[in-house]
Amino acid sequence: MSENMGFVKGQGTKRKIVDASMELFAQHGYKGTSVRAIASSVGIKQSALYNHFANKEAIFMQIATEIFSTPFATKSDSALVEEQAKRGKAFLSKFANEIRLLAFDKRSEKLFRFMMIEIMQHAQLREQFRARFHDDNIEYLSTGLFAMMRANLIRSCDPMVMAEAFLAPLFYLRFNISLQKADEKPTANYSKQFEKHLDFFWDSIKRN
Amino acid sequence: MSENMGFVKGQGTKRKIVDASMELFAQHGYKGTSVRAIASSVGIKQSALYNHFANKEAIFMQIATEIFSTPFATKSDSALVEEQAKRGKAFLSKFANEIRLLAFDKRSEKLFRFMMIEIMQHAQLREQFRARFHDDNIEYLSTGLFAMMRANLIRSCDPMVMAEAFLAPLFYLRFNISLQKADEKPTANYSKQFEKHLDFFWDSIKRN
DNA sequence: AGCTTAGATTAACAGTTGTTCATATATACT
DNA sequence: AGTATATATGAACAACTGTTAATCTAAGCT
Repeated sequence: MSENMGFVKGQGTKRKIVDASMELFAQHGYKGTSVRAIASSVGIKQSALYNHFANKEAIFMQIATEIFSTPFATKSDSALVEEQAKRGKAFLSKFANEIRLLAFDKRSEKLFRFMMIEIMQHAQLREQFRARFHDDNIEYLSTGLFAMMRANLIRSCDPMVMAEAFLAPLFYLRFNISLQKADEKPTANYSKQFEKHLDFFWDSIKRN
Repeated sequence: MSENMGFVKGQGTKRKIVDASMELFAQHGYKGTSVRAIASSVGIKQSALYNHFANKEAIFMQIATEIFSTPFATKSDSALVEEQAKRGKAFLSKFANEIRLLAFDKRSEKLFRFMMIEIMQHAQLREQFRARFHDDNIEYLSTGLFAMMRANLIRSCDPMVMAEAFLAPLFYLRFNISLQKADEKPTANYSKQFEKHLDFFWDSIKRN
């Protein structure tokens, strides 16, 4: 009588449905993907889907919650953030690197595409984006940057503005990488741009 | 026998179709908008649409080309750009202001939403985004920034990296404004953020 | 062995989709 | 007045949509 979380029975069909849907939604969007297409991608008939999900939208919801379950920034208490921020550039480097890794991770890339396609049409996706991506990251970064100011590592300035100036190019880079991948164009060069951004940004704020 | 551009006959039904489609596409996406919905929004029956457009996709194409027909950055010969760039911060201010105005322009906002929804699914939209938005703006900005470096107004650095660091937050701001508007949330505060970004960026690069 | 149950199938449903066609109307040109 | 042209309509189409119901299958438990 153990909690099965819905993912232990049979051959993990539920997991397969989510994966297949993610792939298809990221390629053709929610409206552009039929339940028949999902079913045939899994290798079952459409009606069998309804043993695992109440309806098509329930699959959407499942994926929508997964998008932000992998935190973009590792949430940690502000005391720890301030400690790490003392290392200056390395703190920012670690952050940029995490986003870079996500940009080149296959699963994360699919989720990002899915989000980009659907975010304008689903209020709860927008809410999650604001809370989990924007707000959390801006808070994390501005806390760190503020600590650096107090330690006199960087010049004094509104930490929120600074945080956005650091975050936005990372987001823009990730967006462009997704565009490139959608056309199966090479993305190798983008990896360097993360470093270039970091170097430029650090030169922009460091005390000299 | 004058060129009518397809927009003079009758009561301008073709124009109405494009406007209605733009509105609906920006709200529900291409797949989520039926030709019946477009027709009823215009005030005609579905079959009448086919007197003006070969099919639904032709409407899409019409709108897709309109997105980038309003140039984000005023294209001008590089000699003129260099002249204007001598004014330093004012050059960047003018650019940021143009994007700010577009972000708060109703029609432009619809086009932006439409683009965001569909860009991942349409190669020609991605191509136009890269060419008309990214490349053109980066070239414009980096040309100006390079001129500023030679005039010793700003510190020396890779102009492309600098240009991206200036452009990305503007794009990110515009994206967030669109998200806010989709939820009918206030966007007044965002106007100041354009200025804050400009001030921070100028402090980051100016010679002191 | 018998019972329960998760998960698959086949078939069908009612509604919507983009598109076509034959037809009507009204305007503009000769 | 008569003809051509542009634009509207109503009806129909085949294909596809999400969802449901009845039925079968195979594994797990007692």
